[in-house]
Amino acid sequence: MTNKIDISLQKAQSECSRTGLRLTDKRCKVLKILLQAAEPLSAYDIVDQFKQVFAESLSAMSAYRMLDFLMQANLVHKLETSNQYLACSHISCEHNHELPQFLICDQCHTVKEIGLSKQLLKELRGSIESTGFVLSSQQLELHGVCEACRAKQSE
Amino acid sequence: MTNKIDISLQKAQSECSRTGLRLTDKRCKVLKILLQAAEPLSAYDIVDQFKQVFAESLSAMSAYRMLDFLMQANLVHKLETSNQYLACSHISCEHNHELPQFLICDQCHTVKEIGLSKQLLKELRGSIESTGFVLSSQQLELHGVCEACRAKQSE
DNA sequence: TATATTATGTTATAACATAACAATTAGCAA
DNA sequence: TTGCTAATTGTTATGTTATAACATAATATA
Repeated sequence: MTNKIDISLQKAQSECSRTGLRLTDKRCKVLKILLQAAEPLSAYDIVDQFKQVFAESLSAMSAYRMLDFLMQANLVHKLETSNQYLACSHISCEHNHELPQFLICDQCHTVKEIGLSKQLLKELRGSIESTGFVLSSQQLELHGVCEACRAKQSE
Repeated sequence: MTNKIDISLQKAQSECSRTGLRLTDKRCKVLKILLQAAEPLSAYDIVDQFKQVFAESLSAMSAYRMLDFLMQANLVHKLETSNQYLACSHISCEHNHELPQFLICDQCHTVKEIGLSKQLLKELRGSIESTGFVLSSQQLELHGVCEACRAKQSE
């Protein structure tokens, strides 16, 4: 039984070899930890889990380097507003990897990676670029409360 | 000659007394440093400038507490993507203080505090809330290159 | 196989932020 | 005014996030 994580890992591996990137054993393990995580993890969280899960050491320095690699390969995103990392939720699908928008629940800390409509993003971009400013990234991080947590509250 | 900074400080002072907040001497000095700064400053930048400008000590701990106060009073914003602080650009005007959107130039590090159109924000909010997620903040931080830096590049 | 490049290990330290408790100051009621 | 309370600031220690600098190991390829 091949689950979603394994499929993502395979896809990541094949995509990397296609583009000449080296998804080494340790990099792959870091990705696996992020794929298995229910929430975004800090770099030091990853170090801890790495040791636990694989009984193998990983220095913080190495973790940061591996995260940098995985981000360049578009396999991992960084949440700049919380200094945490998460696997791209579109590794296993055929989607084009556009810049992500994240909805971050400030109560349960889960994150939903969404794709806002092209139209809306275009308007946003247009509105901003009318000021003379050229966007380099359209990654958005929006904080709030997710549906599940709201449901819990109103019980 | 009363300049914009003094006007802002007076306005901040009167707004605080009106709402029962205490804009103490040190808090006021921290605000002044941010008003005078051309760029957003880190907490430790503020500590350094405080010592230089006022020949008075300020611990990092105190700086963080004063920044917290100033943020609660809506006089200062924090850029979560760069861990820096800046004075609200609407202190001296009569505007309602709505949640800000920032355009951050990754080259010269200047920041422009803009107000996107109500309509666009409404669409954005609507599009997000259709997923069941309720936004708690609509502060946006958008990275790119400002007009001045682009002009310099194309010379 | 030699060698150049890339990846990882290791140590130290910079940069950002908060906890915990003490001392001081301001606000206010008796 | 005095004494009480709450808010502010001081102080020290420590936690958290991130990078610099240089050494060693693994890999690619000429």
